[in-house]
Amino acid sequence: MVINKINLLKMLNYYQQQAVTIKHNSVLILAGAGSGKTKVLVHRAAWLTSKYKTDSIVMVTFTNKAANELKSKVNKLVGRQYHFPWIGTFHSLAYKILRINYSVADLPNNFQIIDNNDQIRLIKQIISTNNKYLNIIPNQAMYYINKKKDYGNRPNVLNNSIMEYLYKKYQQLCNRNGLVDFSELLLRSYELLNNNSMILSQYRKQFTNILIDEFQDTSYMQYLWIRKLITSKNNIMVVGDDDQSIYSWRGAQSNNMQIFLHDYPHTNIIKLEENYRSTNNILQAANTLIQHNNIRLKKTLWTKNNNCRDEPIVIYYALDQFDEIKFIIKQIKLVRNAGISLDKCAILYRNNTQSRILEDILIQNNIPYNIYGNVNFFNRREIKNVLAYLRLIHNHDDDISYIRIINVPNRRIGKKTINKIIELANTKNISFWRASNLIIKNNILSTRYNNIINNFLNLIRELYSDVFNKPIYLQLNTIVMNTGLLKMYNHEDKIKNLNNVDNIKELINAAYQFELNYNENKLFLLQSFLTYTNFSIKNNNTSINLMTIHASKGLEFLYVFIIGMEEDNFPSKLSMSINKLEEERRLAYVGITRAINKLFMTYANTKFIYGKKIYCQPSRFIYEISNSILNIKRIYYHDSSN
DNA sequence: TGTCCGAGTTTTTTT
DNA sequence: AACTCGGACA
Repeated sequence: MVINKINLLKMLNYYQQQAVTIKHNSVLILAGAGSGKTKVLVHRAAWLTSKYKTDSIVMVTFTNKAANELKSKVNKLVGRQYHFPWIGTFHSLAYKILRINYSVADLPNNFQIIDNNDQIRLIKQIISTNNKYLNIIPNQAMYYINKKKDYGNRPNVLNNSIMEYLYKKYQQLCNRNGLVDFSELLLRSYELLNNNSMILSQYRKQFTNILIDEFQDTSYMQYLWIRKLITSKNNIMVVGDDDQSIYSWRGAQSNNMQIFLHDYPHTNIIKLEENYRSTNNILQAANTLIQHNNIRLKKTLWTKNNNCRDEPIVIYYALDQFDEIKFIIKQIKLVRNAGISLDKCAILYRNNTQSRILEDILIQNNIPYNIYGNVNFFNRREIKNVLAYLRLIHNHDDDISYIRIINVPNRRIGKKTINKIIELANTKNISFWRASNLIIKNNILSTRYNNIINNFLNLIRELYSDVFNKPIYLQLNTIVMNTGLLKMYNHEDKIKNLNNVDNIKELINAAYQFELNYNENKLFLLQSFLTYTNFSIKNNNTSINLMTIHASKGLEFLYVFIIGMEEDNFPSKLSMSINKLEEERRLAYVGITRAINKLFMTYANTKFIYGKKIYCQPSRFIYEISNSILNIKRIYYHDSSN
């Protein structure tokens, strides 16, 4: 493979070059925000490509967005002809390993990933069919199950607690239906490697180079997973920054960095502290803020970029949420008039609910936006319904999909009938699909309901034989036509002025695009598409970016607006213990260090929570920053005409 | 037996 | 504001 090694190193500083070219087989890189960490990873991958095959390079990042960005940047360096199948998130790589070894992992070949919502649905079902679970809150049960899995624990047969029993039941159900939740992906692929020495040694041999990004945010199970793959013969490089550890709430343990050094004492450490991203003002703000934290490996970001004409950091004290957003719109228009593309700007917030008003006012002002997160395109009800049909026709035993669409569109099948199906499925330990077939066969229901259910089963079977070998977009097309979904949503759109149908059209379009760009094993096409809908986010590149600060990690923007700088919102009122408060502060640090040129922070004096107007105090983080010698411009609400 | 309406509730962050 | 759940009604 022909890579020009000299050119590759030209744009890097001494430490970055070290990191890219190092031959030592165990390396820890302590990389501050904006210190060119992504650049190092990208160049390292390109560097390795001159010596190793691309399918021997494993690169793990935290989000799919980051993984895609990494892939496309590496491809820019080494050329489009290379594919890096093992660049991805822990979950997507674990999925891939399970996909390939599904039968050894004891999974059906059409196993499907379920998200948290599906998990809750499943748990609710279990709870509702047995009154010994009466007092269990579904959310807590999910939390319990995921935590167990995250620490590698299968249901304990000796433990008779009600939660443990529910866990057992839940796992049985998942196994029966070929469903795998996020935690299960990691645990099961770990067990696969742990229990099968042949498979393990094959991957150990194949993966000559393992690189882990955002190492401070790895969990117990993820670290176990990594350690399984490390041998004395392959190269491991981990990259992290303890000041950016913001996922402890989902099991991340930033002390994995210390544990790693303990487990691999011969590790070489490289520090990257020079910041290439932000102006001096922005860095100072970040540094002064993070100094209020006690638990940290102290490190200070610095830059040669010492321009005295740096833009000041702007703090705007708004009257209310509307005023807050209007101010931002005004700034965005100024930026746009200066000829800067909106995709170089981002509006960041602490939690997803804050995006609602933002969206309304952006639409009013004709400003296009991309939104990331919970309100995910693939999470919309109409999209999930269409996809549930797609899943069900390819995996009849998928109970989640079955229950989701059995009465969509309305077939006059209600709770009573559904409960009969569930009960039979539970007593016989078979899927809902099989149970319904049994019900038809034995004429258990009245003729009327027998017919209704039978028609539904036939519909699914016919759909399968109509579409099974067609392109996905055509499958979707047939589904929405033949099930009556399209008709139903057309009607609903007219009455309630919604755009379900538009979204469905976009889904079909997305499927078309996906298939066009798909360049891996055709056998996995459908599964990959369904996985993509579970993992992925839509995106469009001339729009301003809206996302939570969590989602912004690893990204950078010329202009950054952080909204909702109020006590109880940021820091969240649920984070008032010392440890949690420090994590909130690190989150603020992450938000601030996303900015390249200019940073805005806004505070609203009043806002609506649960439909009630409340008064807010400015976030303590504002004061913690402004106590220094920073160049800050404070603007108080003064203009009521606009 | 299914549907609809109104009362009651509200975990922040993600794969 | 937006969701879920339970009970009255058709």
